Amino acid sequence: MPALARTSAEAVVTAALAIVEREGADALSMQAVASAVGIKGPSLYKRYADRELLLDDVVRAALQDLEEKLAAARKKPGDPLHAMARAFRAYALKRPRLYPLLFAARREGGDLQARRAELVQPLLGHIAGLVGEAHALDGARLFTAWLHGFISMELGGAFQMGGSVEQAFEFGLEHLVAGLRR
Amino acid sequence: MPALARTSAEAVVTAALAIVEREGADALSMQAVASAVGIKGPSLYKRYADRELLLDDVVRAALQDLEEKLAAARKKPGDPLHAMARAFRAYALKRPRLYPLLFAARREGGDLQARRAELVQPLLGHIAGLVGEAHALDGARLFTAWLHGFISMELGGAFQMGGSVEQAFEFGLEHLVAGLRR
DNA sequence: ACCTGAACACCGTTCAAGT
DNA sequence: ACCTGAACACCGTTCAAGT
Repeated sequence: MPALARTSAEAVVTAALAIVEREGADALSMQAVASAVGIKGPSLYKRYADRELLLDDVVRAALQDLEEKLAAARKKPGDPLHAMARAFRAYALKRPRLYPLLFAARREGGDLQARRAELVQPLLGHIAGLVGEAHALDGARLFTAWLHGFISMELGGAFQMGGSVEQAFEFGLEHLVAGLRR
Repeated sequence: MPALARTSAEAVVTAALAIVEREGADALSMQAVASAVGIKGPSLYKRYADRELLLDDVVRAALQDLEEKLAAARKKPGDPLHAMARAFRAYALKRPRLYPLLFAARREGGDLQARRAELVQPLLGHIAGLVGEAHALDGARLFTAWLHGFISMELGGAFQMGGSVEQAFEFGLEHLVAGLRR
C-alpha cells in the first residue's frame, strides 16, 4: 500500500534554507522544518538520519545557488576576478546567517568538501592566468583566504575601527589582483 | 550568613575553556561546566545570567591568552609581522575547536568587540610603517582578513586540492608583506 | 512507503527552599 | 551569599502503530 508523500524532498530543503536564512542555524529544529512543510518532526527521519544531514543539504543548496551567481558574474564584461569576488561578497551580505555555514568545519564525509572545491575552481583558472601555473594554487589560496576572511570578519562585526569597509574591500581586491599579476 | 563559595570564578572559566578546547562549543553545557567544578548546573546562574555570557568569558580568556602569545612573538628577532602571523596561526592550530569562536558573530553588547580590536592593534602599527598612514587601515584589513580567512579555511578542511598548506601560508605572508611595503 | 503519537534522554532556565 | 532539587519548555531521536 504505497502512501501519499505529503511533502517533497525539495520542499523540505527549501523550508530549511528559509529558516536558516531568516533565523539562523540555531532555529533549525526538526520540528520547525517539519511544521513548515505540514508534517511532524519524527517524519523527517524517513528522509534524513539526523539533523546534520539535513543541514548538509541546506549547505549543498546554498553552494549550488552561489555557484550560479558566480558563473553569471564571470560572464559579465570587465575583469572576471573582480566580478566574481564582488558577487561572492554580495551573496554573503544578503544571507548573513547562512554564509558562515558554507565553509565551517562540521562532520565530514560526503561530497560537500568536493562541492566547495568546485566552487573555487573557476577562480583558480583566472588566477593561474595571472600568477602562472607554478604558483596557481598558492595564489588561489591567498585570494580565497582573503575573500572568505574579509567577509567573515565583516559579518562578525570585526571592522569597527571606522573607515569605509567598502573601500577596504576594493583596496584588498586591487592590491591582490595587481600583486598576483607579474 | 555568608556561605562558602565552593568554587571560584576563575575555576569556572578554566573548566569551560578546557571543555571547549577538548570537545567543542556544543559540549559546553551548563551541567558539564558545573560538574567539572563540583557544583550543579543551576548554581552557575548565580554567576552568569545565561550560557552565552559564560561563553563570552571563555572567549575573553582565549583572547587574553592569544594576546600574550602575540606580544611575545613581536619581541623576537626578525620581522615582527611575520612572527605575529605565524604565532597567530600556531595558536589557532593548537586549539581548532576554540579558534572559530574568537571572531564569530554572536550576540553583541559588551567589551568583546573592543577586545578583538585591541588584539589587532599591534599588527596595525607595523602595517602603517609599511604602507603608510593613509592606507594603514585598509592594509591592516587586507592582512587580517587573509590571516583569519586562511586559518578558518585550513581548520575547516577547505584546502583539499593537494600542495603544501604550509607553503601556501608562507607564500601569502611573503606576498602580502612585500606588497604592502612600497 | 510515509506519517503519527508516545516516549526517552538531554538541554537551558526559573524558583522556592536550604545552609 | 551561594547552592540544591524540582519543575517547565524545548530538543533530537527512536519506535511501535496507523494508513
